[in-house]
Amino acid sequence: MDISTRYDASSVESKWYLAWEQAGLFKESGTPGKPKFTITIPPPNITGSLHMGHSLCYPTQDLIGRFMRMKGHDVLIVPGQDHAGIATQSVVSKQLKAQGIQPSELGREKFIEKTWEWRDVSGDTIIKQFRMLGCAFDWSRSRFTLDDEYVKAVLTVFIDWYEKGLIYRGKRIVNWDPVLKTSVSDIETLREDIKGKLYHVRYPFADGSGEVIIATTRPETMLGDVAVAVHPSDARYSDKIGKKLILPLVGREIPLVADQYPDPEFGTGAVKITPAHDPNDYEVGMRQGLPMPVIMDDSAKIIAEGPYFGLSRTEARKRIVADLEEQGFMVKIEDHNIAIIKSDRSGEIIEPLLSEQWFVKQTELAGPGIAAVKSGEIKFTPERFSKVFLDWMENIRDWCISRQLWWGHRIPVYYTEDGSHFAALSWDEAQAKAGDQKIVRQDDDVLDTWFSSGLWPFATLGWPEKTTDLAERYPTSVLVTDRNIIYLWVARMIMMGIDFCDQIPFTDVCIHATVMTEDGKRMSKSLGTGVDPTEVIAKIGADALRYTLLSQAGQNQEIRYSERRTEDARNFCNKIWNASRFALMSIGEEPLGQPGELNLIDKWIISRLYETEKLVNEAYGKYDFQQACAPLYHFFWNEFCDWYIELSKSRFSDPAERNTTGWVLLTVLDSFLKMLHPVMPHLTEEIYSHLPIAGKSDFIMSASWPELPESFSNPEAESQVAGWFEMVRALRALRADIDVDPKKVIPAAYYIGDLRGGEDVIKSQAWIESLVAGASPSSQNAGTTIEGVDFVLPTDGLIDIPKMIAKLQAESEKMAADLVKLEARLNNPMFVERAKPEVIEKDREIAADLADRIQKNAERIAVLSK
RNA sequence: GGUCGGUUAGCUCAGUGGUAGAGCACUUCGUUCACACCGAAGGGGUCGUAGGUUCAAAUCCUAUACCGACCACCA
Repeated sequence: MDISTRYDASSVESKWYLAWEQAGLFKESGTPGKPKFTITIPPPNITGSLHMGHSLCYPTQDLIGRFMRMKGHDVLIVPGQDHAGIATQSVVSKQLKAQGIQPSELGREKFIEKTWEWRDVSGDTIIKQFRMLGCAFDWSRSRFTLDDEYVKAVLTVFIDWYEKGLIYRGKRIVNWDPVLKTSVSDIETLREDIKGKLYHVRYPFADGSGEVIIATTRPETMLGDVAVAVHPSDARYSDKIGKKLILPLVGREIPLVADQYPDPEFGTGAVKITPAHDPNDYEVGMRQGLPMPVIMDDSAKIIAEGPYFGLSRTEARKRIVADLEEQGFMVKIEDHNIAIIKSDRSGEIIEPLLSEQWFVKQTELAGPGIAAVKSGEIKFTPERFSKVFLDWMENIRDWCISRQLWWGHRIPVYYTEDGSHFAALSWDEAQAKAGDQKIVRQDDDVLDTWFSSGLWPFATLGWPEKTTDLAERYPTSVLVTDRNIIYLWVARMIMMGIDFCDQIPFTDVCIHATVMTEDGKRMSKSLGTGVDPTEVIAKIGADALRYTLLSQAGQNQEIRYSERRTEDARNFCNKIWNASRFALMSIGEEPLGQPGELNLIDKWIISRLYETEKLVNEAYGKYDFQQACAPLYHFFWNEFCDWYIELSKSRFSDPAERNTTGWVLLTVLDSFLKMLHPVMPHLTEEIYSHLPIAGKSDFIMSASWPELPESFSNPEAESQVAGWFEMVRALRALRADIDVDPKKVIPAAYYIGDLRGGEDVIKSQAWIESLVAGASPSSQNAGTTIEGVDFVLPTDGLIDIPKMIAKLQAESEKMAADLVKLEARLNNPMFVERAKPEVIEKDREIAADLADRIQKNAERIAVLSK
């Protein structure tokens, strides 16, 4: 083993990653009889590069996989990538434009060619970066959502739903992104409140009998107005319904109609109706049978004939407002908070636009998914997310799946001359379905990216073929992801999985926390608040980064990343490294023989190991990694290093103790490394490779989880040794009180009481030459009482008496206050009557101890004051 | 407007009914003998606020304030 006192992650990590891969450990073992454990990872976008969120998400899956592998499962983690329609198309478009090439001039086929080229060159950067994190995924099975087999799965799903009537074509108001020039689904949009204006505009009656004042936040849409609506119960307008109004600036006549939609309380109670550019107005338009003129093109420029033709939305608004004011139609303009909808991808304000799109009916697909979560067949962790899921599923709306893009799965619908259409795997198949009618074109749109990623758990296992993988590994075990895509992805996988495989796609959904900056902001490249994980790995290693994030991941919804925390993780790695160096240097390279009789310290650490394993095992099992890391850290640093190793030092020079001490040290280290391995795979593998244990596994990665016998548990040893340590701590504190340097050996300490077999431990750990029973011969002493034992250190006149007295008095005051509280409770008859007997007993013991120590302190003060 | 989180030591966070915990920071001390990315000792909190339940509340209930996330068609 390297003799460096600093753990050097960089040389260790890549070495072991390659060794594991060469040994085939990332692949399923295929061992008959082993239970299968399967994860299909959330496929990152080909445009992605590693960020802190990934550094939590993918190591989480790796951790679970490594844990389950050690627990005897046949683990398979299938990686892959998502073609990410909108994201990729915009990245490639930008690059082409930078080269002076207009995508529109390039044409569809050339553009797709270019995109594939780009994907081949730089599209799998992120997958390579997952390797740096130590992720044990089976790269030979990596899938891409545009692979031939995957495409077939996507088209098969589409055709099936199309033929069942679950997919339909319809003119609806969709969220139109005027920059990307495509529709996006509701969940791909963001809502934002901004300060806007509310414009009050007069619409005169055609017959000159007055006017109606409407309020609008978007005056430019008046070019598409087809009516003004009022509530039927609104007395202000009841006698005027059906009359015609003149649309200002345009001059067109539009009716005043009655509809349930307007709220009489808001504004004037009259609403202008623009069915093609507002979802609510569209509903009114449908109910009232109104025309629905579209007044903007795909880039949100005005296409209505007239003076505003060709203007952008914002330009048109300015001009229309000015014209309305100039011509006296504007009544007033008020400040008003308005909710706008932005495109998640481009950040552009969405234009609600009436257009022809493909939709999937959702209600009947949602039912079985809701049932699966309600019955507990699918379990969310943390549990609270099942409510989030159910709320959305129970109010689900139809899903717009067509996107006006080139990069993606082209919708497999083929049209004949007369406009009838057929869904088919190919043009030829469509022609066959069409019979005598001639197929003339394929639909131009592609499918929403989430339509294809919704098939991920089963399409990656070979569906629609009836593969062995599918039979053995579906449903998969756990899905680990971010809460942001519960609707976009998790819900879709559940619905699609149940519909096409008749079974849920996974039994567990583990929603991990979001990694934020140190001050709680979103990590974002564009804001410059992101931290590049590859740089952190270069500095402190993947294991330390994994520990940094995983040790903070539990039920919380947020993790704040800070460099300071990475130092803790690095220090922990270093501590493990050095403690292991000590163990190996002390034990030597040859495997040890059978241990002799274990002493109480041995039994204590082994019992602590046993308790730690129980906690860690349980915490991993419920995806609470914080709860696993804390006991691992505490056990290793504060129990194993601070006490066991310190106590082992003298034992290694004693031939009678050497073998047993070494055996215990190795047993504990071996189990500890295995328990830590899922979090820190490389460091644990490196140290494990040096452990002189006969017949150990080739790799810690393929070793079994430590199954510790119940005989390791020893509460008596634990409490007895804990008592010794209390005495040591009290003596050390006493030494500090009289200003004796740490570790400088004091010749003698005197005691009255029962040391309970702890003499040797106390002497060596409190750095005292000899412990003498009885009173101190010296006249000047410092004393303390702990665990019922009075300890006295002779001070030979070196003591600062006033300081010592002050110290004792402060201590006594604190104890007296505690005692008062305790006695008040013990004197309360209700407490004595109703509290659990063990609680009362414990309180009595503490009270007696306090009283004793206060008494002893008083005596000491009296002596010192003389 | 609705739902769900959070509010505990200077900072970041554990802690689901029985005398408040960790890491870091801070103070004092310590250089051969695994580790200064270390060791020893110490200071520091009326657990957001107000009520309630209970012998006993950081912990359970109710209300409220602030922070955050998500959902929601008011022109």
